Amino acid sequence: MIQSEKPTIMDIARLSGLSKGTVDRVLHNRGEVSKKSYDKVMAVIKELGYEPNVYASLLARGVPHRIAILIPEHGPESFWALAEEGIAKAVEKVGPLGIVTEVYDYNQRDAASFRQACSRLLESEPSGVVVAPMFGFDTQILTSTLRERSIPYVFFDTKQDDEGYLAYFGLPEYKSGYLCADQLTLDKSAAEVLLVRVKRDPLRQSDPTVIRRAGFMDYMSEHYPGCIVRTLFIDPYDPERTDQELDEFFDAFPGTTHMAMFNSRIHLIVPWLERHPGRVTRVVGFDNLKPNMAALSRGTVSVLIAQHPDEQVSLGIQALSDHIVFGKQPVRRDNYMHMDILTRYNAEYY
Amino acid sequence: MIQSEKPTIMDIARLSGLSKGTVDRVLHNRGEVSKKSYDKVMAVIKELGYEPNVYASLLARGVPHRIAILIPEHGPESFWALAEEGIAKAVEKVGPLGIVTEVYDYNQRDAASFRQACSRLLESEPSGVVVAPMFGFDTQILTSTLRERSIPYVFFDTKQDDEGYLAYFGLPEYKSGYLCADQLTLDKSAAEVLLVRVKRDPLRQSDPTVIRRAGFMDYMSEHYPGCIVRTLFIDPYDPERTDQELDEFFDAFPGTTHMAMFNSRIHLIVPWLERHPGRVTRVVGFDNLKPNMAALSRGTVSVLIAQHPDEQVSLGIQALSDHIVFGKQPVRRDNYMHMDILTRYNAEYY
DNA sequence: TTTAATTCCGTGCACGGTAACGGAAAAAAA
DNA sequence: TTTTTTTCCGTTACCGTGCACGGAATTAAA
Repeated sequence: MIQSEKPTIMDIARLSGLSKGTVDRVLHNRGEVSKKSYDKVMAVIKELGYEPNVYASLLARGVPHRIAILIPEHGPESFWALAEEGIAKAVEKVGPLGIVTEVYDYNQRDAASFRQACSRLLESEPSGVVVAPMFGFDTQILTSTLRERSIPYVFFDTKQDDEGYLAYFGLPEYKSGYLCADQLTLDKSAAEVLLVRVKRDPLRQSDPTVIRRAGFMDYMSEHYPGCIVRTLFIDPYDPERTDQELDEFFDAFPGTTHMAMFNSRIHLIVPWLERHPGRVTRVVGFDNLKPNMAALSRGTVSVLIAQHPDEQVSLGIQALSDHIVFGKQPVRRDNYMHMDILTRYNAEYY
Repeated sequence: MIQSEKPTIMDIARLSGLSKGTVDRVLHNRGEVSKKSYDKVMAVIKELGYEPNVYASLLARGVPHRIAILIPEHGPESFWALAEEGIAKAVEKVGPLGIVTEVYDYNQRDAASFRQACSRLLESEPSGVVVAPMFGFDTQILTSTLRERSIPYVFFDTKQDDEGYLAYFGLPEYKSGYLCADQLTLDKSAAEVLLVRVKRDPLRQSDPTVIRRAGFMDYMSEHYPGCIVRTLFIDPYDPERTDQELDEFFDAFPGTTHMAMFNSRIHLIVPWLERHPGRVTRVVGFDNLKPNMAALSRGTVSVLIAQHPDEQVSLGIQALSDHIVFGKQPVRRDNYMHMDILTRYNAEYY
């Protein structure tokens, strides 16, 4: 045996006076076992501290475990693309364990397509599921089905109020806003601040940045009550319009020296910033998308706060895999991940 | 089989007109095979793209792989204690793969004890080794032996000039000093800076902070050429003396407002700092030791740059394990890890 | 050419679990 | 009580490799 003296199912069988077939049935509780035998076996298992041999199990099982992942469709340079990198990373880790992943994607602005993805996912009967819940209500339908079939699932990015998830991996949203404000005002000279926000599709059910904004505003009123904070909305699909609106804004409020955005789209305003060098002294954004990182290394953006969606999914998949393969329960259910402060001097190592 | 249609040694045996016993001998080239058969088998292996089934292999092998780790003895709240946490973390990951770890420790200031640890390690005939090279020369003796026996080894923390290591995990030292200076001067008000250094045992062969200091100084002369940087040496084992020297220093140079240390011992000067609140406006140190983190959350320390020795060992062990168990080559040989900027607002998530 | 020594190779069991199969035992129906 | 059904359990054939053992084939020695 792998570890010198680990008990095997044969040991359990012997000690409980039954056969290994019965022990196996108990271990996978697939019925056809009398209560008496069940209890007996369980007692012996506990007494011996039995742990199954993963190798033998996987070898005998033959068919790989499938983990299904539910994320929105997306372009190549987006938050979700980062997440996809995390999937690849995780696959490398758990692939050798005989685990395969399948991505189900849906249109971010279309609840129907989300539902469709859900039903495709359920049909495939995966061993586990990773979800970034976008549509709250429909997600609950999904998860309740998963619970019925006792398929474990983990959330990342956004958490759902739900009693059945195996684990959650995400950012402490409020704190991230707080941190953002701290980083923005580090040079102690902030008097007029501009927050740039993105016009949202009214259909979308949740805006993950709302709590983040609250944290930001709280920091500001605690530390810089005199500072003026203004907001400008831009259309992510219309760069020219964006430029124009920024021009108008800065005509109206030329004293603005600090800017922040709460989502991953800071790169949208980078062109304007670089056409008006020195106009803004400090810029803080979120997420290490490539264009953001480029702007950071050029000095256009002062700080990026990275939430590493890649790590979130990756850890999610690994937690799921550990649960499925080794029967491990995650150490923590809610995992608030670190927020990394990226500057031009440490960014290249992320 | 795990992946549906992978060839097995039986397939190879059949196609080469030999038996699995012979194929096995070829695979582990332990002789007793005619050249003709050997070539035939190799050809078939290549043709089919055969990859051994690790599960079956490990299962049949029976005896666990041992990874030996070589680090200095240490107290509970130290850099190396963090590393030890990383070992524990890694064990959790690779333990289920039938891998056990063994720590060999030695006296940090005694090359003889290092050599002794090395020979104990070699006697145990591990499948792989993780080293933080302290004594350059003696480390080379160790690694050359390991190469002879073709035992893979990885470095962490410090790298050795050596052609045989499997991987290295550590910090970009120069950049970390650069970053340190940047973080220290973020408030743009640094005019007189104090660097606190620890008196070193002259026996020690390497000072890992020397490159870090170079990065720091370069940043300062590039960005704040007018800023005065002074150095004070303290004795880590004599806190009263330390206090006194700090007192004297600040009597002599009362204009000093910024302080930094390049090793993990910033906690040594925290008591003094807290007895003189407001005296110093910005303090930067390294490493997330508990006392450092506590000082950070109290605001005594402004920024900690975390190099996460725990992650370094952990990744090292995992890379080794992947190599031993799955025959994987690491993606990168030299892995420069991220330097995390910890402030009181994001520290609790590390 | 016979015998002894080598070299080479096939067979078979073990590793720890999985799951299909079929039959014994117990419970329900007749 | 006999028959049928249901519940429960043991047996067995794998999964893909590792390795010991013994025998066949080849070569060297007699």
